[in-house]
Amino acid sequence: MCSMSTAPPTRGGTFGDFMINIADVARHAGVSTATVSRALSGGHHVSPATRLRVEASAAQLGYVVSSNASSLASGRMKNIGVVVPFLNHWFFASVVEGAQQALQRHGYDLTLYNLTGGLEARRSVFEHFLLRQRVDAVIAVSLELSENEVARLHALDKPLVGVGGPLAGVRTLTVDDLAVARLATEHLIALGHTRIAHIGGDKAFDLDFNLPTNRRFGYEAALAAAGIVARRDDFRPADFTTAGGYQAAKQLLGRPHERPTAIFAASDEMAIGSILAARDLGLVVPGDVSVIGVDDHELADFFGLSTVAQFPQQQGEKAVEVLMQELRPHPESRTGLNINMPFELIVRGSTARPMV
Amino acid sequence: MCSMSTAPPTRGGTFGDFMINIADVARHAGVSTATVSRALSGGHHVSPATRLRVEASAAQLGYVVSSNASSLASGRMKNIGVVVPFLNHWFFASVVEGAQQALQRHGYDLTLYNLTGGLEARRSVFEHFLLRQRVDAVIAVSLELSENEVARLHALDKPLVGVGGPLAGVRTLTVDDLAVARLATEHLIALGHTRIAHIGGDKAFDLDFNLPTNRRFGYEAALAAAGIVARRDDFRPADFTTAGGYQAAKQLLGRPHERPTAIFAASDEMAIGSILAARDLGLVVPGDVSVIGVDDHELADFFGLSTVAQFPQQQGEKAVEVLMQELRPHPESRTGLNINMPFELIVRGSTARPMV
DNA sequence: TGTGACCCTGCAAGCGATTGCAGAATAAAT
DNA sequence: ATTTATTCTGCAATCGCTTGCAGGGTCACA
Repeated sequence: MCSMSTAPPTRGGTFGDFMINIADVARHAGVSTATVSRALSGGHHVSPATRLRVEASAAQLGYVVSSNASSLASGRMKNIGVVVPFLNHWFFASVVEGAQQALQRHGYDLTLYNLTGGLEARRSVFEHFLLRQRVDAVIAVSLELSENEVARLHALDKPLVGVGGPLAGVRTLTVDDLAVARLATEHLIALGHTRIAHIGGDKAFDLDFNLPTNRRFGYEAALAAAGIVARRDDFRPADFTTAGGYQAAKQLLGRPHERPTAIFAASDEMAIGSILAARDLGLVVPGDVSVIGVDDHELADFFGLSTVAQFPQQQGEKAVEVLMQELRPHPESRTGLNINMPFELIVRGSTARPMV
Repeated sequence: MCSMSTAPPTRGGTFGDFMINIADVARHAGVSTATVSRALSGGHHVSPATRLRVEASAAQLGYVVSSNASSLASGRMKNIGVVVPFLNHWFFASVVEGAQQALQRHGYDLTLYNLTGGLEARRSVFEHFLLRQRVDAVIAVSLELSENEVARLHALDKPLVGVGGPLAGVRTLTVDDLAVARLATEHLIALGHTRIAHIGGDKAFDLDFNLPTNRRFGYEAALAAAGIVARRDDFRPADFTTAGGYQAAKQLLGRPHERPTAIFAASDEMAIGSILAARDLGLVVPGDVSVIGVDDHELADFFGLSTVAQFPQQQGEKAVEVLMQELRPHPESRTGLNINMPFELIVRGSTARPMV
């Protein structure tokens, strides 16, 4: 039933090592291992009858191809690496989840690399883990890669796609942050607001790429286009957390007569913080102040928060599709370097016309 | 510099396949591949001088062991599989993050399996992905496994540890949910509360294992021990979301004179929902009603929520430690089947003595 | 100087697949 | 019926590394 090799010194695995291998299946089906291999992978160049027989044998024996042996021989790993800065955050977790599901559909595994562990960990990922020939391609999520790191990845000569970018010389999926911010701001303007504050980040706060800056620019562009002069003190930098948004909003709304009638927060978490701050100040949302965010965070619905949704899960899926495209022997219609991802205004109850 | 094999038909990898292999290093260092292998893995049975030379060569050539070849030959994958029901949730993401970091320290990769994709996806994970000989061990996070699934995992003859359990016949890390609930409830009792409501789940709501039920029992046990009779209508089932907690609390607190003075919510998200519900009803926390949760969610601090913390990240790390223990050639001090994980009462501002 | 005991190192046989090449079998064409 | 084109299938080399075994050195002790 199992391997009946000429009993060489047994190695590998633990003692009760009864793993079915391709030779067992071949024997069982009465064909060569070559045929088994072909039958089980695509079935080309194998007669239907044989293929069926092999498949039956494999199923009966509960045989599953050893990915190591297969990879070693073929050079295909059926595995892709996903690198994220943190996992413990709604956005990243969603991207990974989306990628994971898409990969699973394609029969690929997902190996996760998490950079939370600090610089040392980061280095080891790029100088060691990713070079182990374990992945066919890499998805880098919201990562600012140093030149050195990009070089290393390119040296792998493996497809690489970024989510959130752009990343110099790397195919990247991005939402147009500038447009997102403009859309949110324009929504407020369309409602009649003219005194619109912004909670976000600027250069100094640029976490990944220029996301905060871009959103700020979008906000400013929308105001400018509407002929509204942005006041300097209607912008507050914050750290993209609920608490940060809360504090910033407290400041913005704390000045009774100087108060903006609307706040555009660069993330839903900050927007939620703003809503809570408004309440604590005795203000009504959207009566006294409208609030809009970005993300469509899971709590957005609960808080009735208007927002510009981006779809992280879908971004993960799309990244996988792009990679699958490139992994195919003859990449057909390669997409351009930068792929724009959709976003969408979702109006809930937190925005309304300003009171006159 | 690179492989100078007798130019057989080139296969595997893409064209520019300039991967340094062990033979290159051996040549460069003037030793055999066997010695390179030994020098690079532990360095036992190799003279210090040789080892240094080999290490230098490897570094100079930028050589990294091919994990496939290594795994195939040794039977060790240096990779472990982590199976989670969702990723898109604070708790799971934290466990995975903890595990990932610990694994990285041990030089292991983490392959993620996510069961979000429904039954079909779940089946394929257990009947295909995990059997590919790609992992040395499996960590199952908060999974209720069917007998069939446990059987399959055991058939792998690979270490398996669960996080959140218990899981029949599987070494599992668990927090004692009953004790957690009792601790939270006792805190309220110690403050002088006698009318303590509970938002959680019961049998019908049992998501994973009996977590909701156990927490409910803990609550009841604490009340009973204090000689307090639990009122039937002081318990509200909810779905462990903020919105669910909000609604449940609205009901509990909506009855002016029948109102409990404290709420123990089985999760921080529900506790936060409760706090928001209380505010919406014009009640002050903790003045009118104390609220305590479980988890120490990232927002707990922001809301000043008292809670019983569990440490998911630490749970992930611990799971890895346990596995590493078992993967060692001679498992030394095996831990028992069930390993209790720590939890801790964190008192913030949401709990106080009841008003008299 | 002889002689185990030990320590290093190399040889070569795997690990379990994939795949180019060529021969066998079958079908199509003349 | 013979040749040619087409499928199928098997042989055997290979992927890159690990490791049991044995040979060669070195060293200490007698």
